[in-house]
Amino acid sequence: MDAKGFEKHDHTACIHDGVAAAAAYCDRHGLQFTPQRRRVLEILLEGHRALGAYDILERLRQEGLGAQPPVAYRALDFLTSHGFAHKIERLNAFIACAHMGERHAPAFLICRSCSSVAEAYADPTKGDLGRAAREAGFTIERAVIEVEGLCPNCNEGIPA
Amino acid sequence: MDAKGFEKHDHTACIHDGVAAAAAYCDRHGLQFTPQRRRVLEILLEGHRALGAYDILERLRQEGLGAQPPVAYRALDFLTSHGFAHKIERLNAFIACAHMGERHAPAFLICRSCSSVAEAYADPTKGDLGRAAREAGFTIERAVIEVEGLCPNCNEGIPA
DNA sequence: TTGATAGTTGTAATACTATAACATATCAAG
DNA sequence: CTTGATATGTTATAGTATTACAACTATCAA
Repeated sequence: MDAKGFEKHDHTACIHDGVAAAAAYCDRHGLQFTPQRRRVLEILLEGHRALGAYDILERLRQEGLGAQPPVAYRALDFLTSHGFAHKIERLNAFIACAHMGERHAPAFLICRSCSSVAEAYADPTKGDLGRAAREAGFTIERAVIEVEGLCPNCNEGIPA
Repeated sequence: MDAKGFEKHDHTACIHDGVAAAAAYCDRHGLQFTPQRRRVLEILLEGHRALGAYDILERLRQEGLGAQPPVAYRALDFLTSHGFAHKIERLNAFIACAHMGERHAPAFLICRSCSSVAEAYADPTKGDLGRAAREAGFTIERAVIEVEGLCPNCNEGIPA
């Protein structure tokens, strides 16, 4: 399993590919990938970290793309509901999807030191959690899985 | 694994035992289990569901135990920091701990239909997530694991 | 081309969640 | 009984999110 976000990588490609994948998906599904929505996705893709809705709104404001909270929240709703971005509940903040297009049940690794966030994959229906849910007769529809700790870059010298 | 919260049970005992366990713990550790704190825990223990800080504040207000937000937040901080209650990030709400006193990494099963919440256990260092974290070199310190879906009571007739 | 419809954007107002800061009171230990 | 730590009361404010409604744009069928 690859937890994208901490390793060095070609981040320009990261942005470009992310936008392209979203654009292609919208095209295929008759969704409107409007300038506002595209721009919000680009802003989120700039870093592997979560941004608050008001951080994004501030950027949009500077660029003349919107001034009121609903502008940011609507774009974020669109992006999250189609899987182009995710909300990090722990942070009340949003992050671009790192596995655009793939079906996935995301899990997030949040560094408490540098605030970077990596997206991993964890099937909630497996393991202890899945077993507990089955035993309880609970049907899982959605999972929020967010762990906090230290990323490899902030971890140096501290043995596991 | 027992996911407390959905099954029928002696709920009076639930409240009594919860308060007693917290009181005993505070006693052993020199913590002040003040009337406010006790009352907030009792309110949370009334149901296996999450309450917002302002719901709790409203109750305190009615009972003359406090009127301003910090009153509720302070009590909740106390309860959560000692493991007597947990915050459900997905709901921005709080719930009494269902496994008082036991060391645990809680996971929550949230019913989207009736809003009841069961507390289960899931070790985040195991399974896919633990493997992803290890491979990434990430040190897990804390986990937010909250699944949403349908509880057994809201699930009837719908096969798994 | 027109008109109907669904979807998108602009904006004001408001609701909900949470914390900072500081004064006062109470508790626990020497 | 004094001291230092902890807890409470209160005002103000910061941060997060939604409602409501008006105006605009895209799409598509007639």
